[in-house]
Amino acid sequence: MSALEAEYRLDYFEENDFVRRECPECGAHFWTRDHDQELCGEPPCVEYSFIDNPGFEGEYSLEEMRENFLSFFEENGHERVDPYPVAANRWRDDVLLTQASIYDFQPLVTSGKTPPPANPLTISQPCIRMQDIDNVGKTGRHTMAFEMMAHHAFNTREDVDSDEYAYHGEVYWKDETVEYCDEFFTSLGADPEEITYIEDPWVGGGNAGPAIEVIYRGVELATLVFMSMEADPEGEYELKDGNRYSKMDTYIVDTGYGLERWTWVSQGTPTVYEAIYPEMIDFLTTNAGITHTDEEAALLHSASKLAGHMDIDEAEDMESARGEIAAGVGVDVSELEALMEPMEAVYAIADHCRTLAYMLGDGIVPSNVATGYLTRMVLRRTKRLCDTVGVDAPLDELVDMQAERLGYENRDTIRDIVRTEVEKYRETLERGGRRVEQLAQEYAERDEPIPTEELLELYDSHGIQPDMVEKIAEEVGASVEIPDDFYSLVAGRHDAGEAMRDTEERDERVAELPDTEKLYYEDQTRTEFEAVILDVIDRAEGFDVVLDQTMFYPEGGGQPADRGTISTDDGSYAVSDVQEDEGVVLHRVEEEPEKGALVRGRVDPERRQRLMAHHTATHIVGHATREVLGEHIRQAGAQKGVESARLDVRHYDRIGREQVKEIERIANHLVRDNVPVTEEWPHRNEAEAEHGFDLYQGGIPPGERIRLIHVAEDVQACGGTHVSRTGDIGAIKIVSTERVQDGVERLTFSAGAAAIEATQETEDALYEAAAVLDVSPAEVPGTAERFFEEWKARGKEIEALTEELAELRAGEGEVVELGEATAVIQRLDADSDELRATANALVGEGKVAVLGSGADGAQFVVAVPDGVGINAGEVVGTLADRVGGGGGGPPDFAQGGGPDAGKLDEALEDAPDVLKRVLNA
RNA sequence: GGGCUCGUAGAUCAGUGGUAGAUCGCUUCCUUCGCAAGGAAGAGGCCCUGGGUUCAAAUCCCAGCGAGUCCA
Repeated sequence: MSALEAEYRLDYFEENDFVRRECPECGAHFWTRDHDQELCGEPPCVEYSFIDNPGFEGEYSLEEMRENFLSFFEENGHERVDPYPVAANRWRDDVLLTQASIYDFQPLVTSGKTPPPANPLTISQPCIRMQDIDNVGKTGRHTMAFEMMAHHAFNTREDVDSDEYAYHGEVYWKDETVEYCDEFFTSLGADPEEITYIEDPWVGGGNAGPAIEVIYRGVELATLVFMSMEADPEGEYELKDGNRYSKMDTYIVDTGYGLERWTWVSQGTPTVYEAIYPEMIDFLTTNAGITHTDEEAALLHSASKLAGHMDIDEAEDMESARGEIAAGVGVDVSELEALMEPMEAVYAIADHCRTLAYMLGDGIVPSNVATGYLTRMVLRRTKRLCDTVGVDAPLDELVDMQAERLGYENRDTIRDIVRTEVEKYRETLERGGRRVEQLAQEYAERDEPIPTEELLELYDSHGIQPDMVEKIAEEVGASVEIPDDFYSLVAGRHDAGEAMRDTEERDERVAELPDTEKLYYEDQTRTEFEAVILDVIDRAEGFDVVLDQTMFYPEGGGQPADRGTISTDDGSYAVSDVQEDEGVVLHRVEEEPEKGALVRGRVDPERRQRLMAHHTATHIVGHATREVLGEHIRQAGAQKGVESARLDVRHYDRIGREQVKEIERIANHLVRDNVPVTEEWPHRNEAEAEHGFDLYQGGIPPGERIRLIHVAEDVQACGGTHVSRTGDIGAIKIVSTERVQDGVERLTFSAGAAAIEATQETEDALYEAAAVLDVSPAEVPGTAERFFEEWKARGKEIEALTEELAELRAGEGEVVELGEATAVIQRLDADSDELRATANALVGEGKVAVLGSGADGAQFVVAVPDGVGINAGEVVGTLADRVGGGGGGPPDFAQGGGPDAGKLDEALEDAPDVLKRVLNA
């Protein structure tokens, strides 16, 4: 029994003659106008009834249905809001991708800290659900990319203070929401008797509330969620997840109408894909040369229809249901599979291309982390699908077809990224293919199967799917066994070492203090101020001073804290660090000043100036980088300093030297233009409407008003301190670029005086090199190259001379006759190369060589010609032992030595005896 | 953010602490009217960089740089 039963007793249901029923199959409670209805109306209790039997008066395309929905709610008092990016990690750090329209407003709006862009509002939000990736194309109804059409209303209880939350009062609640739903259905010509409202309380992410599933002709077309509770151990409601919840001050209408499903129902096609991607499917089937006879087409149609009637929720269900379907349409399973599989691939390609268009269009750059990695996975999967089904159109063209349809303006960049990625993938496959081939050959020769361990490494370290290994291995004749739990074995390699997250508890004493007034926003060039000490907190190291107002900038937004002094009548205190704790600024000093004292604060002006210059320069470099590399450039992190600053940007390639120069040119041009740097505090909704999401390069601040910094055309939400005109920066010098991750480039640069210092450092290195070579700086590259070439030539010459010398020396040593063999024992103080060469020369003459050198410790080389029964390694071992070392090597050529050069001669004198002893031993 | 793998000739890669290797490509010659092919000879290596261990490091250890890949 639902704990929320009373929540569903709506006046609207009462007034419109609805009845509440319990489904005898699944036990769900539902509301309907049809007094004879018994079942809940949803699979598995009932089957789809809209296939080949469209549910509305007209057929709609995706675009038409979207417009229909948005304008319906617009006419009903809702403001239309532009969709948010699919990369939800741009405004929240708990998820990567946008999976529902409500994601757009979490957590700042739903918690009441920030007002919604409009209230009530309607939106059609593109979403991506990676969880469904295996089902796409197969089940007939799953897509990875979809649009969630929605209307939202944000309410607060009347009895809370009107200024406690960013919105106040009730806009509308349950009755109106259901009424809108009913009306939207009837506006499309649907029969209200066929609509079922199922009670299905919703729980998720610490929030909960009553919710209603809206079913029409067997398919769920909308979910109406009434978010109104939060997790609370003391709460009065216990919900289906076993936790207790209590009512919140805010309550939010969160609806979701699946655009694809509505479009599908309006057309009544066997699968959702045919309804939403008709042109793309035509293009792909033609391109891949897939043709069907009328008979085959009819077969496919009825097979898909049959599948549609079943409750197929997973690709696996599909596979097991195939037999049943084949029997249903009266053909062989294999015949059916041969027909369906290429079409499933085509459906998936269409869907994946749309997913990619969303991801890349919203500025995600493929990489090996986060959303970038997901994008890369989808892209590679799509490419594989294209290859297996025989689509030979370039992938960038396919993605572009979707990007065009979705109205993206950065289509050239999207294509460029796709091309780069496809090329990278091709290289990976080529590299991997060679590797597998080699490995497979090795195991084929030994007649062993390729072990699982190798498969794991191939996948984990080299990105080669096991089935690809199988294919290649087959060609070479090696066997492979892929364990069923392969992917969990992979997971096992990634030891889940949960990192400890230290949660800092807020100091209660600080919490009671009023927010510090921030003077640094009033005049960023002033460095002196007066204030009163409100409190002094004893810390493990020093004291934190809280003032009523301050000029000191606390560390934040990648800008380090100011330093300086605060002075009272009793003395002066050096401020070594400044931090902010929810509005209260803490000044770290070593000695304890008196609470309540009047102080004069003085910020280190030189440091502040340099930090401001670097901060403004960071905006300028970001702007210049975007101009040079493209609109997709987005900040991935930044850190400002006194000597230099760094800016990490997302980009799909390395930044070349020419591009660095161009960025530097544009940045410095902006500096020379000496444009004013201005700030404003607009309402966030106006700011977003005017500048879009790119405002938030360094994260999203809460609150109704946000601070914007303008530098020429560049606008960013930013809390840092800035110079007043770009000319104050003086100059910007990019010192280095590095690839900090795949898809993230780090630009390190210096501004102002630091720029000159950085340039001087580089020049010093050049001048020093020039002085060493005794040439002018301009001649350094040429000279260095010449020296390097000459050095290499000389090395070769030495090698040749060493060999010549060795031949000449070869006769100089003491000759010892050992029966049929002759040995030469010789001391020559030279390096090991020379010893080796001499030994080789002696062996060339058919003699055993025993050579010793005292040039660097004691070294031996012993070489034995073919057919002489002496183990060189053994000889060296014995000799080296005498000089306190060791040695060894193959029987015909051994080396060794030791530190005690004084015993070298002694050892060599014993050599004849050693030789005789080991001869034929 | 974490794990794993790899850096050796122009390219692709072998290499087990003990003399730096193969295949393709390149140069020259032979064969040919010429080309392809074939035959012969040859050139081409700071073995990524810097430390450490060792008598001895391409090889083992550490750090850095560069590249690839899997996971969250």
